[in-house]
Amino acid sequence: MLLVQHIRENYHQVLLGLQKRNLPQVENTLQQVLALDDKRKACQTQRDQLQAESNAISKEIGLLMKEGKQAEATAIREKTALIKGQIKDVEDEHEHVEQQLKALLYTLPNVPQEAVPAGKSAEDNEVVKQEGVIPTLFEGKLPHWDLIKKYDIIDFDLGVKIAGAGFPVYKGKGARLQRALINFFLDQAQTQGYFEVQPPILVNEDSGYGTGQLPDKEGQMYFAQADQLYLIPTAEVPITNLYRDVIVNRSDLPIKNVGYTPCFRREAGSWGAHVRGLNRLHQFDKVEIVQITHPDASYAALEEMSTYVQGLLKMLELPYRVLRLCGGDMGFTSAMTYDMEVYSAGQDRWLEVSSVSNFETYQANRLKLRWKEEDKKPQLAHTLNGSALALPRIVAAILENNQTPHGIKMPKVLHSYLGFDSI
RNA sequence: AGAGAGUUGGGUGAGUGGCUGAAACCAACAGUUUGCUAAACUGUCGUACGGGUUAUACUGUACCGGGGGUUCGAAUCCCCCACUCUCUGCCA
Repeated sequence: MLLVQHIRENYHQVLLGLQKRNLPQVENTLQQVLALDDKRKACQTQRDQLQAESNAISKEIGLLMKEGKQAEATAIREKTALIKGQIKDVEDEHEHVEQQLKALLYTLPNVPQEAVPAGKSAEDNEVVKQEGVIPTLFEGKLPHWDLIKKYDIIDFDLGVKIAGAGFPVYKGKGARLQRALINFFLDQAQTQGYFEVQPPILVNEDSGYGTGQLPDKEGQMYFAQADQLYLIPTAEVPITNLYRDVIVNRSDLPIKNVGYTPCFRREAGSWGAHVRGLNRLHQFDKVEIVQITHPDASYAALEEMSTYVQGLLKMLELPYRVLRLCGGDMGFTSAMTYDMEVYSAGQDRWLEVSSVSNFETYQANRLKLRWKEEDKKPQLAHTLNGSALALPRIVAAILENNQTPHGIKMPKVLHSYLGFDSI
């Protein structure tokens, strides 16, 4: 959520930034926000004055009672009825205005950072970099959905029987590849100073609001009705929420966490011809890195995270490219996002395997996540996160790119984790 | 799941209707003393939103798990909810 104060003080920057997201009504909304905030302040000033008056009278009554001056106390008491009525009116108004303001602020996405290109869709994303060699495969190469059947390592039909479409069953070497990748990713993060956590994969409503999944993406999450808990769409939710309502010391920054969790997404209405096999699932595994930084350090951290993720892709010997997302394609809460895509040679297309974002203070404002230096006032921290990495499309690319007519070779870094070197 | 007891500031913990934003102790921070460390002593030591100021100072209101109620006045009384602990039951 954007800070009203920030909108006020940086009006033009905020306006221009938000316009990169193609929001036609945004100027109107910003004006309304400022107007409502003025109204809010006016109400509060009025309410505070009335309340102060009321408090003074109550105090006086107390003193009079103590001195045994019952009659005088009773006389003053009558004055309070009027003030009470006034307070109630102003308070109702105040609350109403605050709610309107909050509702409006929830509709405003984060302001894209300067370097973010304007644009409407994925077409307008900027290719920052491309690395690795796109393999030329033999005649008769297969997409991964055929490979997994051929080698019997992932079974979608069994998943349908147990749960439904989009819930694959990994078997034998397929299951071990999952486990190997998770361990490999966690071990690598550890070497870069990330602290490993294993969070709950069901979260409450407050957590959903904290990182911005609610109220925006309500329909994208599975919900356990009886206990009012959401299944997490990403480990970002529980891990970042560990720091909800926390004031950390400046010296504790940056905080770097890593965690593996399964992720659950309803993906309502997003199924089509190009999402076969592992390309889009309801349940998948992901290792997520999260950083909490000082505001001055967040863009350096974003680069560091991007470099780290690229390092993983290099070790896995996968050709990849890095995109800087345009305003129109970027997530609601992000100020800048890099997407990493690997080339999957069986389908001949790029697949998004990681998204690394800086949220600046947008999440921190909702989370009330702040840092403090010495005797100074607490200030909002910056939060960042990134997939490092999401498994299914990595698996798809490994299978497709390394296939031979006689088997599939596994990347060298995984051999010790797998206990085998090909499928 | 049933019964009972709880939830107060960074921590321990006092406080049963007004002078309590909240005792005391601990921790933390600053200073004095000290050859160094330690100890002792002194002081500071919550958050949010307003007003005010170039910025401080100063100042108003709210906050004692969350929400509602009673009252001129609530940490304190009443109701609802959440969570924690103990016992019983169940269980990987």
